Amino acid sequence: MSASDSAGARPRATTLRDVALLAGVSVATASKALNGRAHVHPDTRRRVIEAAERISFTPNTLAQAMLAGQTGTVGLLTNDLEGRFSLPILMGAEDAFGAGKISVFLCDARDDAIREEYHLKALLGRRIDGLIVVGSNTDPRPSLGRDLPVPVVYAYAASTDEDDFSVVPDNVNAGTIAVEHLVATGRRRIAHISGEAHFTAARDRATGALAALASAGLELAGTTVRYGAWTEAWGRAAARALLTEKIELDAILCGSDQIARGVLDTLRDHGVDVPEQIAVMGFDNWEVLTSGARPQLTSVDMNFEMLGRRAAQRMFDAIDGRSTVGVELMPCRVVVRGSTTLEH
Amino acid sequence: MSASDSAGARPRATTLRDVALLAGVSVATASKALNGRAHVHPDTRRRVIEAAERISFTPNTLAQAMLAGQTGTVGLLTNDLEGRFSLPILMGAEDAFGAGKISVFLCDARDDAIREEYHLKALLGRRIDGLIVVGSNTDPRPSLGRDLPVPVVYAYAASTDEDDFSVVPDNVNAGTIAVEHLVATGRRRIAHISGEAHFTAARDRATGALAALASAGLELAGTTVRYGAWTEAWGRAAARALLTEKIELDAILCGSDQIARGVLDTLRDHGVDVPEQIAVMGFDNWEVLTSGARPQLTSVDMNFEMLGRRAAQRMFDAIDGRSTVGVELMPCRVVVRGSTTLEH
DNA sequence: AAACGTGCCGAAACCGTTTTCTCGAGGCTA
DNA sequence: TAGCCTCGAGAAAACGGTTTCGGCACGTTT
Repeated sequence: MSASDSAGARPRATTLRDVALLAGVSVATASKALNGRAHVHPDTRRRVIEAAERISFTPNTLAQAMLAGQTGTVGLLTNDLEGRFSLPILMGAEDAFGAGKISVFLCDARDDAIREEYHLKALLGRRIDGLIVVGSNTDPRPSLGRDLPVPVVYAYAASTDEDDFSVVPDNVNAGTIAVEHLVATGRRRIAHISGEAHFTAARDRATGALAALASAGLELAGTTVRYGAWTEAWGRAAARALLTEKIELDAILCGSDQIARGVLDTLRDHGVDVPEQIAVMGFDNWEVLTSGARPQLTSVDMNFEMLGRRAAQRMFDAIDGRSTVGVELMPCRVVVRGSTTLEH
Repeated sequence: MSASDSAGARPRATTLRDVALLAGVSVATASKALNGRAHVHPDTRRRVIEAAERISFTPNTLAQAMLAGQTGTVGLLTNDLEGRFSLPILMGAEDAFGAGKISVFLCDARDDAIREEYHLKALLGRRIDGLIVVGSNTDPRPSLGRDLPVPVVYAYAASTDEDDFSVVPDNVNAGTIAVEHLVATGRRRIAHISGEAHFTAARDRATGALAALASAGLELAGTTVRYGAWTEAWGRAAARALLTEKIELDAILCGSDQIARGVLDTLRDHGVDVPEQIAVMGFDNWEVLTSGARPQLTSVDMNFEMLGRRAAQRMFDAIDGRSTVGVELMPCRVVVRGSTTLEH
């Protein structure tokens, strides 16, 4: 790196006045010419457009926003430190808004209420048109309040206030379709190892799984759901326990991909074939975990991008005055890989 | 979810005029009172402040920005789809800017030049004060151009234009400190399994590793660097090859944590003790991979947050007219865990 | 030739804030 | 009492656009 200043004269951003001057017209005419308004002579319009291109004029969105009362920006207030949820949601939102028509302010509150308050203030000062709040996990989180000047959509984690609007993954459904997939591949003795019991996501997935088992006339193998931690280590330990208890099994449904990786390791250590003897399945479809597994891991995808698109749509509706209250559940989908079927 | 509209009367954002009216003063006085300017009677100031709080007045940052010519916003143009790099960099930048004083527009160009151009236009229209560009990998990327109206800092991936300013992880140094750590724990026969050879990161890390070996008077075990893919599967295959070739080893340095996970799996399958017989080490310090490994994986952390802070500092300097050109290399650090030493 | 319509352009107001300038009231001194 | 200073407050301009409105120069009709 060679240090030096003297970069000096950075070109100032050009204004409509510059364009008008160059084209020899008034700013009013320049504005109309560039925006395709009527009552401008074709020759004049051409001159203005050429002038604008020559000095690479970019209209000041701030000035436009002040007139319109709309800024074309939305806030994305996240508490997800790793971007596991917020980045896909951002992408979904960008897609829904229609590329470039809307820009997104991303703020990371790091699960700290003070920081959240601070960022909220900054966002409101910048007159965002709407706000998407992403939680750090699926447990309901406190509302930002009812009388904010912009519509708020809570994504991934619902608001505790029923009069807010939230869109979250349907974890009950996720548990159900997971079991349905296992049953469809011929499994009958299914155990469930999950994460920390105080997480709503863990309990909801278990609820859905148990319901699906009941519908199929089956019972949970290993008697109860084995709650523990969201870690590979817990997956290994819990799988060891299942094996030493000599519980008859042909499938293990795991509360997360990490747990599933641990389970796979233990099964391999004990010489159990996957998926021939026991099928293994996770939740989250975290690519770095699923694709490296032996065999590759079947998992339930939480559809974060779809969640983001939906949140964005709902925000648009709310901006247009069509708001909704309550919690909307988004369906999940099973991504089948080699850990549950030989065909992959 | 209960659908309904009628949310109706969302409170309009309040303006300084509202405050002034309520306090019975002019907007000029209200402004001075709230901003701590002189020539305002203490009683008047108090009245204004109370009025502002009562209607929870938040100044319109856009209007302030138009006057000041500075928006207090920066753009973060990323091509990193998973947020592995951009999120920590965002956090580092937020820290460096001093909480809340600056807001960040995050745009994801998804490695698409068209989309990048589009977002750039949108950001410039919003009159950002500066721009940080994050690449999708450490290979140099094309410049956005020299005559932009704002300072640009390239982070993670350098610009190909030497007159731009870039701040990137020092991968050569990363390779060096990795080998130094292995040597310090008594290893002498070190092999290196890495990712795709056409990645600068892979070659740089190898360069640093070989240099450190030479300094220690050692040679690479297994003759050459084994390039392949950034996957666990490649790690497993390459490790199998090393074992079947019966190469004498006491450490394997892996080009990424994913490769290292694969290597660990193969060693375990073959009954090789880690770290007693062979130490294993990765790069990236990706927590989800390192903490679940058996044993937990020693890895080189790329210091993304520090990279972000540095990029932000440099942008500040450039905004203030003190700009720099060239590529600045940021040091990395070894995070020691159980895969290289028994003490962890 | 007067009345009228039409096409094109510019002046001015507006958005919300900050800053500069002006002005009046009151207290003080000579 | 005249002159001066200070303090407090408001009017106005500015930022960069968009939109409304008025006006000018034509050409057409009676």
